[in-house]
Amino acid sequence: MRILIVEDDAVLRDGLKVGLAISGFTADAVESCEEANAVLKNHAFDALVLDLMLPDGSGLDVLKSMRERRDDTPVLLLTARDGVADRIAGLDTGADDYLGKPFDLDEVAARLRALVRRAGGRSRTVLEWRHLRLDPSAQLVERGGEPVRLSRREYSILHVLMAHPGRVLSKRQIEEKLYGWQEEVESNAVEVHIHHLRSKLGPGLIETVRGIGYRLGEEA
Amino acid sequence: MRILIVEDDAVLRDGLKVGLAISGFTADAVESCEEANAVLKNHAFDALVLDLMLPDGSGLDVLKSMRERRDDTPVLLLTARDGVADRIAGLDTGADDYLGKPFDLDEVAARLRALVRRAGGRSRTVLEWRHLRLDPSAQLVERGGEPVRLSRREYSILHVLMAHPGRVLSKRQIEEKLYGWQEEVESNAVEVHIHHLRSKLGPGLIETVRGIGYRLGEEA
DNA sequence: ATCAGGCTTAAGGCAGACTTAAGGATGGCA
DNA sequence: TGCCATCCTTAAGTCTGCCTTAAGCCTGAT
Repeated sequence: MRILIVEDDAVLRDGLKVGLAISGFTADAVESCEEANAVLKNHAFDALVLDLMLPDGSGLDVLKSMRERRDDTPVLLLTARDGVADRIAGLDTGADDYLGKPFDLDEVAARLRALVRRAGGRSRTVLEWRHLRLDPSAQLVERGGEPVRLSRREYSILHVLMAHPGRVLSKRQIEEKLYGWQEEVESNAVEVHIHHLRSKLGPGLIETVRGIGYRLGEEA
Repeated sequence: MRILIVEDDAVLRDGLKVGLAISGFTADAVESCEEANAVLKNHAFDALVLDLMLPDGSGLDVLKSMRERRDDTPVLLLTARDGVADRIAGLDTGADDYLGKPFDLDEVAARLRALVRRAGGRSRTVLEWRHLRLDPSAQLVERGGEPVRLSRREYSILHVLMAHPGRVLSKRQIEEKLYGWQEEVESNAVEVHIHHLRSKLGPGLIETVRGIGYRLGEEA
């Protein structure tokens, strides 16, 4: 899950980035409206954490221009402690949620999970497919009731696949969900993780579509 | 816009009902889990405002049983002022949003608008013809409900044909869809792929128009 | 009957995927 | 701080399935 943080305060920004990473997200960060606009035009994120007060303008303007170009990426606004007016304005501009400062990192993560889930048209957090269960809030995977130990990368890949069961995802798409800008990968890492996933989950689950990518297959 | 309010406190309940009515919603109200469950099974609402603390149980249980029966109606939770744990649990159970008490009526309305807007609209572009189904997002082809394994080229050819059922496409046109500029082909590759397609999909589907090209035939 | 276009089949090459292993990074723990 | 376990990336080698090519056969049209 790829998140963009727009926040000028360095302490908050880094805190968010690390906190979200612990919760299993991949977070990139920028610190101004201008940067945010530039980046958003070229990259897709699963969600946005957007501060309202930025050095070169209001986060609302970023939000507004996103919505004007039909970018429906879910947005979580960060507002002042009691800015009710801001919040209402934000929601009506097209924000999906807000959080007053100071905030709890776990709560940010939970709200992001809810946003992403809702954007995907799902109402349940727990993903299920065949005899697999994946619980994002606990970062837990079960296979037929038995817990399976997955590393972070393995978990992330399975998460992406289970979010779109049946759909083919290219290695490129998977990489984009796993890696931020500073950590682009130049190898067959995804293939290797897929290999490990298969050996842990059993065969017949993750199908290869040659030349295209991977998907969770329809049947045994 | 039809809203169901689940709230045991009479003052709050009536306040919400009136407030939402002013904002243009039509609100119904019940005051217990039991009533809520009964009503929800028989009526569809555009959204739900759900208190967590109810006389006969937790709103979370109402929420959970809704989601279990695949009721995806958007839910706005009402929680205690600082019940962070409740909120996280709520979101992860499948709530779409929450609001801490005390709340601002305008804000409730704004959040409901946002929820309902989010819940609407999503579509897919699946091609269908006779008993064939081709789903571009899944790169998946079904024949009478049974998935068919096609290679990349085969899939591409079928895709082009199904995009224009009944229309005759020349080998030249098909090649143009399959190959980039650098990789022109000097052989009967298309014929070979058509052959494989016919053997996988069964006869009578892809017609040859001698000297012209191929098409999906009109009838059996 | 002839011929051009289409069909069928098989083989070879190759790109993409799999497997395995090693080395480095990271984080926990003493 | 230093050690250990775990995980991640890289890279090299192997494997596999797809695609193209080509050759010969079939079929419909003239």
